Amino acid sequence: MTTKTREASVRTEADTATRERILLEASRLFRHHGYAATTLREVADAAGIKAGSIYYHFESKEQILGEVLDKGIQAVADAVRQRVESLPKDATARMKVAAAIEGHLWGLLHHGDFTSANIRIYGQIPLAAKNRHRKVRREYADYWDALLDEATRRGELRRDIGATVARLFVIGALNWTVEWYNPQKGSFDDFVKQITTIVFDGTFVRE
Amino acid sequence: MTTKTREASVRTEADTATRERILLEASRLFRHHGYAATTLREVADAAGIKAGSIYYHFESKEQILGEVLDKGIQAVADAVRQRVESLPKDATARMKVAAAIEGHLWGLLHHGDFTSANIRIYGQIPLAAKNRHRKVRREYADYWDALLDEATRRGELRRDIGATVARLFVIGALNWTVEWYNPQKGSFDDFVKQITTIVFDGTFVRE
DNA sequence: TAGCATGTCAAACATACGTTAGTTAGCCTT
DNA sequence: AAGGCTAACTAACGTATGTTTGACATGCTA
Repeated sequence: MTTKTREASVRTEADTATRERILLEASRLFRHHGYAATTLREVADAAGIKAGSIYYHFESKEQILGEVLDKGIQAVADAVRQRVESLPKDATARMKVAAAIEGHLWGLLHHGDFTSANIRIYGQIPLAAKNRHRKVRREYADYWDALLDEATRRGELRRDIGATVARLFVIGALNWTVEWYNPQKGSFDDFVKQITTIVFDGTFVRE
Repeated sequence: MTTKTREASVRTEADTATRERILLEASRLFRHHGYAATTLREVADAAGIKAGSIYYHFESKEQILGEVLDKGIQAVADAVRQRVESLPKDATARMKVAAAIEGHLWGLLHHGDFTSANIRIYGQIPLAAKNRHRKVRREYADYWDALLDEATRRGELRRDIGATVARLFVIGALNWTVEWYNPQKGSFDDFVKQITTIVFDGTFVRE
């Protein structure tokens, strides 16, 4: 099992530029056509090179998939952590969750191809790729769990719904916004405000 | 453009049985591996026949896809309409939406392979298949729009969130439950109750 | 200026795919 | 008993895919 491409030690500008280009176009194609339906010739075409040249930058199609998946999670996780950590220490759980929602949506929608590809194709990729990626997902889920557990302990979360159901439902709902959010219809800030309201207080007027 | 399989006029028991079997296994494989990654040889294997025999029942792989997609929507739409229509005429909008949520979740989770396949792969299928399927989707979306419009007119829906955002967010959230709902952890009725509470009143205690 | 690493290319390989064609075993009707 | 329909089979076809190989420019280094 030897590395067939050159060592990852030195990386020139042209190298990384093309590499990033491949990842970008691959994520876009994975998102819209799925992993299996996307051919390396299509990726190469979109990146302005020939199919064989991809193998100078990556070992296999699956390695590209792996990096695309990781980037998708990372973009979101970074944005969330950054916003939550910049909050004052005595912030309420509600404030923390609000910051997390804003960060999640921001990361999600500003790296649409990577995040949407991740969400859409994760359930369909080869098992090997899934196993490799599972850990990154688990860590992000744990972060939210901790956030919601704190809310529960402080009595801010409703007690008639389970914390797990709440987390899965809310994150699922947030994730899916990348499939329909249209930045041309209203500002991002306004969008976040509406979503946050729904998550916290629901869609109906209190009876 | 002639029909290559036999006319759809007479259909024996063995015929329809195998046909249904093919659709069932195809939906399961589409759900878990995607449309492009699923081969007709896999579908045939799972259905207990040989690949070539599929062409006695279907004209092409894409026709199978079309029927799988339609079944996914139909299962949900039927359940929703049935529950909403069996409500008394003076039902509040909240009662109607609650019935719709229950129906949506029921149809979704009781035909998991068809509905999940639909949700997961719709964004990735060939354009021709997408165009053919679009109408069925639109009709179901219109049904929800009407329901939520009524809620808005009656003043039951919060006025600080848009009706379109509410519909897209809620339906997206409901749809995604099929990816994580575990019937072994609590009853379906209990699950529906929690989800409905979140949708109506949110996840946090009112300040 | 000679030599070497870099990034890309064209061409080929083996494999796997959707689909087609021709055949056949069992059953119902006559 | 014969004929025809049904539902499956086997075998093949053409095409497309991921990947490999060896050659070729370009620019940096000695």
